[in-house]
Amino acid sequence: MGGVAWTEEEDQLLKKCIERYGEGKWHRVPLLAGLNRCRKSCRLRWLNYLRPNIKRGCFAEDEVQLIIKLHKLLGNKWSLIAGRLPGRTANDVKNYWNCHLSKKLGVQETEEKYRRDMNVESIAPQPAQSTETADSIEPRTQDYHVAPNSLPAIQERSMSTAFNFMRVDQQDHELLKEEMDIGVQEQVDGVFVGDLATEVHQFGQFDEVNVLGRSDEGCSQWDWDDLMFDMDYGPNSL
DNA sequence: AACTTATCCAACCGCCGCTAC
DNA sequence: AGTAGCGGCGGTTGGATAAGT
Repeated sequence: MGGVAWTEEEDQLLKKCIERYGEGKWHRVPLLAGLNRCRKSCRLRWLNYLRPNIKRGCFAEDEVQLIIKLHKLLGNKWSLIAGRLPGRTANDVKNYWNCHLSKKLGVQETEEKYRRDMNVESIAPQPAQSTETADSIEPRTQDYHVAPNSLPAIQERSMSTAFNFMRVDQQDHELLKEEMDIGVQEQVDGVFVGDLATEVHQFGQFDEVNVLGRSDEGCSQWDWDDLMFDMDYGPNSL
C-alpha cells in the first residue's frame, strides 16, 4: 500500500469515535479515538472505507458511462463525479479512471486524432452558426478546461464559493439535455439561462456554455437542479 | 516452480481555500 | 493585512496480487 495499512482494531476505534462524536473536527479524532494517525488519515479512512453505505466491487456499465460523461464535462473533479454515484467514493472513481478508463479512452482519443490528422473523417464538433474555420478550432481535448475559480467574474459572484465553474461546448450541452434530462429553461437573445441568472463569460473566440455546479457533499444523488447553465454564443455567432 | 511484469487500490503528500484571530 | 489551523481535494506512491513467461 501507499502507507501503513489500517488494522481491524484501528478501524473499530475510528468507527466508535465517529459514531460517538460525529463527523468533522478531524483534528480531534486521533486523540479522541486513541489512534496514532494523523487527522487526514482518519478522515480518509472513514470517507473511503468505514462510512456506511459505501458500495464496493466492480462498477456497473451505467456507472462507467456516467463517469465518462461526467469526466468529459467536469474534468478531474473526482469528488463531484463521485457525488453523482451513490455509494462510490472519490478515491474509487479516481482509481477506476486511472486504472481502466484513462487508458481505454486515451487509445480512443489517439485513434480519433489520427483520423483527424489524416483527414479521414471530420469529428470535431463545430459551434453552432460559427464562422470559424476548421483550422481555427482547437483540438477537442482542449475544450474542457475547467476555468479556475479565481476568474474575476466568479470572484465577484456573491454566491457560495463552493460553486465550480467550467465550460462545455454545445454538443455536450445537447448531450446533457438529452441524456441527463436537463432542460434549458429560458432563452433570451440567444443566451440560455438556468435557474439563476449568471453572467455571460467569453473565453477567447469560442462559443461556449457555462455550467455552474454546487459541490457540497450533500448532493449524493441525482440532483441536477443544482446545475445552472448559461450559454454564450459569442460574437462570432450572433 | 520460480521469476518478471502488469495491474489494482489504500494510503500518503502537498496544495488550496476558508475561517478565526 | 497577515497568519495559523483546519477541512477538503487531486496527484502520487508503493505493497499486494494476478497474469504472463
